[in-house]
Amino acid sequence: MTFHELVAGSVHDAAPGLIGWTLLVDGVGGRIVEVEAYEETDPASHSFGGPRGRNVVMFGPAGQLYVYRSYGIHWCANIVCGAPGHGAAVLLRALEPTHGLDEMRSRRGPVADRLLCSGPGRLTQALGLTGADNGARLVPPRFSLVPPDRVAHILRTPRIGITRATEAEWRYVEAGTSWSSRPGRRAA
DNA sequence: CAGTGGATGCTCT
DNA sequence: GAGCATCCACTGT
Repeated sequence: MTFHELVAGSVHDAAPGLIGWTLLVDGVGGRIVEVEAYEETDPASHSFGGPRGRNVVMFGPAGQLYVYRSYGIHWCANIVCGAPGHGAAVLLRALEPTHGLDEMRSRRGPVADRLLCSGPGRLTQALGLTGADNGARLVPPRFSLVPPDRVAHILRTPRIGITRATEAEWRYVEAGTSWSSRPGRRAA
C-alpha cells in the first residue's frame, strides 16, 4: 500500500497503519512509533464542529500537514487523513530517530537522545517543523515517507493530554518501543 | 521515582 | 478571561 492510499482511507485504519513508516524532513527523521487519531465527530478534535479558523487544513486533501501551536510554546504536527471534507487527522506523537541525529541534537539542545522525538512538541522541534509547514503536502523533495521494513506489533490505548472523549482508545504505539512519549517497563 | 507549577499564544465564551 | 492534542525544571520521597 502506498502512503497516499494509506492516508486517503479511514483515519482509524491510517493511524495504526502509519506505525513503522519512516518520516524524513529534509533528510532528518525516523520511524513513527506513536500516533493518535482525531476526527470530526470527536469532541477532542480541533475539527469538531466543522471548518473554522486554524482547523481548515484538516478538511483539505489527505497527505498534507496540519501544524498548530500547543500551549503557546510548542508546535504539534498531524497528517490529514480520509476523504476531503472529513476533518480527520493523525497526530504524530513520537519517532524513533534514525536519520540526522546531529541535526536533531542541535535543534533540541542538551537532552538525552531518548527525548529527541518522544513527544509531539519534541518531534516537531527535532524535525524543524513549524506553523510555516501548516498545509504543506508530504511530498519530495522536502518530505519522504518510507514503508515499514518489518511488521509492527501495535498497542492501542486512550489518548494523552485531552479532556474530552478520554475513553476512546485511539492512540497507537509500537509494542516494545523505548521511544514513545510514555516510556517505562510497558511501552504504552 | 511522583507530583507541582511556570512559560506562552491562539481560540472560544 | 479560561482552556488547551506540552515540556521542562524543580521539589519531595
